[in-house]
Formats: sequence, C-alpha cells, structure tokens
Amino acid sequence: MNQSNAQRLPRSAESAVEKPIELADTKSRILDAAEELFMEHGFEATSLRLITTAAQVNLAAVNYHFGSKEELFQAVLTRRLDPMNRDRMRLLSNYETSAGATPLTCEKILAAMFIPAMRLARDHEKGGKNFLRLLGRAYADPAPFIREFLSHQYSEMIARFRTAFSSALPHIPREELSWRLHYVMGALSYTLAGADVLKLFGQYHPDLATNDELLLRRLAPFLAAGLRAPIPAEDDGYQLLYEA
Amino acid sequence: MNQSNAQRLPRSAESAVEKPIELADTKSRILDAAEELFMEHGFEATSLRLITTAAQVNLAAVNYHFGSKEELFQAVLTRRLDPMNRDRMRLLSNYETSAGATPLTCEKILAAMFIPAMRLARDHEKGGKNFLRLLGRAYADPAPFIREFLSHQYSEMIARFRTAFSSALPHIPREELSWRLHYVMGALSYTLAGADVLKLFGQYHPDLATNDELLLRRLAPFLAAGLRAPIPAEDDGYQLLYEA
DNA sequence: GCTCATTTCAAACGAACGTTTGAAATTGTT
DNA sequence: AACAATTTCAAACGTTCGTTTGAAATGAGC
Repeated sequence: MNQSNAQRLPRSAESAVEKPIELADTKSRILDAAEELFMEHGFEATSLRLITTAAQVNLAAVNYHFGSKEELFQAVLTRRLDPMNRDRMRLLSNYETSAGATPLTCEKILAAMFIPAMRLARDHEKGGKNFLRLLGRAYADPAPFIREFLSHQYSEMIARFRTAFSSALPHIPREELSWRLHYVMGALSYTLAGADVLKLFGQYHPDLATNDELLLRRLAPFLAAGLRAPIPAEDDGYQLLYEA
Repeated sequence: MNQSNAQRLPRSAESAVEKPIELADTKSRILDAAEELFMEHGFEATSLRLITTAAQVNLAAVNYHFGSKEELFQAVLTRRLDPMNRDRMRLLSNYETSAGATPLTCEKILAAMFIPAMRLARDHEKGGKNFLRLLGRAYADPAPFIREFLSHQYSEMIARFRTAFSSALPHIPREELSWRLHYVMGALSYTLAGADVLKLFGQYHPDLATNDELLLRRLAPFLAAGLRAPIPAEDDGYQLLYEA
C-alpha cells in the first residue's frame, strides 16, 4: 500500500534550468511545509490540515506517504539531522588525522561541532535556519517519541565528541567534563535556535545565521575558556554566597 | 461574575496542623495540577480535562477562576517566576552594597542569578523542580502569548544584570557581552531544565536539584571563565577551519 | 491499448478540544 | 432565618483534530 523508501526524482529533472514550471514532488513539498510550520507553531499546535494546505497536497497524503503525524515529524528531523551529524564526525576525523600525534585544541573540536550546523543554516536557501530553530525546540520537548528519536539519533555523535574532548582536556575529571559538555550543548542550542531568545532579552541580531565565521569566533572562545577553567578548590567562598 | 484577584485563605487555616483533612482551595489545586501537567506534556498537549481531573475540580472551574487556558498558563508561570526574579535582584543588590566600591566578580553575579533558581527548585517540596523544567520549555516555545509574557516578565531582571556584568567586565565590548549573556542563559536554562537533556547524551544525575552548592561550583567557574575570555584577534586561524 | 500498481482525492469517521450555559449548591451578611 | 453573592456542577455547544475509506486519476510495463 505504502510506497518504498527509495527517493524518486521529480518528473522533469532533465532540463538545465532547475524549475521549468513543475513543483517538487509530493513528499518533498510536505517535508518543506511541515518543517516550516512545526518550527513556527510546534508539533502539537501544527495540524495536518495546515501542513497539507501549505504544501498544496491532499490531506490524506501525509498518512499515505509517512504513516502518521509523528512519523512525519521524525522524517522532517532526520532529513537534515542525519547528514549534519555525519558531517560533524567526518570533520572531526579530518582534524584528528591532520593533527597527527598532537592532540586537538578545544576550539577545533568545537569547530567540528558547529561548522556543520552553521553550514546547514546557510546552505539550504530556505529551510536551513528554520530547521535549527525546530531542533532547538525539539531538545526541550518532553514527548517520549521525540526524546527517544533524538537520543537514538545523537548517541553516536555525542560519544565520538566526548572522547575527543577527553583527550583534549586530560586534566578535567570525567564527570566534570560531562557537565561541561552539557553546558556547551545548551549554549550551542540557544545560539542556533535563534533570534527568539535574543529578542526575549531585549537584543536582536539580524545577522544571526548569515555570518557564520563571526558566530564561531564569538562562541568558540567563550566555550573553550569554560571547558578549560580550573576546578575550584574546596574552600573558595561559594558556600558563603547563600547567606545575605 | 468572576472572582476578584485577591487571594483567599483555605477554609480551615486556623488549625495548627496544616492539613486537617481538607484539600487546598480550588485555585491552588488547579495551579498545582496544571504546573505538573504542563511540564510533562507541554501547553498544547495538556487538555483542561486532564488538568481538572487531576485537580479534582469541575471542568468549568478553570474558565471561571482564570478566564482561559492561556491565562491559566500565565498564572502558573507568574506564581513562581515573579518571586524568583525579585529574589535575584534583591540578592544582587545585597552583594553590591556589601562589596562597597569594589566591583563584583562574575562568579558573584552569576550566583545572584542561580541561587534563587536553585532555592526554588529545592524549597517547594513538590512543584519546584517541575517548575524549572516547565520554564525551560517555555523559553523555547514560539507561541506569541508565551513570548510576550516572558519578555515582559524578564525585562527588568535582565536589564539589571546586564549592567552588573558590564561593570564587572569593562574590557568586554557591549555587543560581545550581550552574546555571552545569551550563552550564559542557554547553559543555565539547560542545566536547570533538567535531566531530560542529560539522559539524551547518555548521562544522568539524580542529584540535580538536591545538591545546589555542587551545581553552582560546577556551573559558575565554567561560565565565569567564558565571560572573561579574551576577544580573539583577527587572524587566529578560525577561517581556516572551514576547509578540510 | 490493456493491465495493474501507485498515487491522489473528496468525504466522512469518531474522538477530543476549549468554552459557555443555567441551574444547583455553598458561603457570607444581615 | 432569609437574602444576595460566590462557587460548583452536569451538560451541551460548535470546532477541530488525526485517521480511514473507497473510488477516481495517473503512471509504467507489456
């Protein structure tokens, strides 16, 4: 009943000019519309009728091509997340082989995490930036099917980078490093997820996803300094701050 | 038709023992149940029928006491957010007067932000921890009524802390500082919002909201080091990272 | 040109949603 | 005790939701 998972090409792909008149195929149109609308309104608040109307396809097309609304959401995520995480690991491996025996700096490992994300935000002329905001939302979504999906989708990449940071920061205890990686992901997610939070704090930057190098030059030094920070001693006054 | 905004005490508040047999009043029961369910399922996915059933009140009670589902959500947030942000500003003022003429350290300013949040997570025996997770979700929610509410609720506190950091870090340019504050809020939100994201990365810590001092000792050095990080020079190799 | 699998379509399904209503119950005041 | 205001309640409102259905349209292979 359902179609196979093999990708089909649009009917008229032989012409040199990309768009003769024909629209993209149904599946892609649904994915594009869903990506934008999920980003804008969230998963629950986005109805299939809204998606199919925007994509100019029949209402039943989503259930035919993807099975359900949840599976459509996962397809939207996996379409870009999968290549991005593969790029991250490939870039990290390239850095490591280039460096030879000398361990990588934190900045370089961070760059291997951020550059594919920024490239995603820049490359896809339309959906890229929206997708990262959608991803930022998904991080905070408690829906079980979203959490299980992300956990499965990220596990390999996270493990890979954890060992990389561990080599770069041998003096940081294992548990401490896990926490700091956690902070790194938080700052990264907030930065990539976009302008909404910046507006929240009375500051907005329209060049968010346009100037990748500038973004990296700001974020990487901040996070690398945090990752390298010395572990505070037992008695340095933190316990006193509770009073007053 | 609607009741006034003045707080009413439960009917039997004269007894020394807090709970004779009677439950809390309707409004509080709704707020408690809504806080937990909004946290667990998000705003859209939580129905009023679920809330009112959990609170053991009639379905119409929400619209009677709060007007609408959206106003209930705002009431859930404001009940704890308002006191928390007041505590943050009060604590910062206390630190500043104690320090006299000498400027505060980043660690102390960060402590003024974090301690009231941690106190909230610890104090309220039930809802505290849940609330911070709910808040973390709300940060990422694109619903206009949520964004406007949070923006209004946070503006005073953010402005207050921005100037404090500005005094503590006079060598950091104004725009750079705005970004770094952004990263700070991201890391803080991720940390406070809870264990979900940690599980996502294959790491879980059951003592998240129980050992506040340990949490602060980990987070504050990380963020303070990032805030103080030197601004990278023009030619330090970041542009090279794009290749390979 | 016929066949058959794939895709599209209009229509409807039952369920769940936020909200409203008007009467019953409760509470506070005299 | 009697009245008025407040709060609770069961029931229903109209809408929208995700999904299913079966027929019509479309495409490829022979």
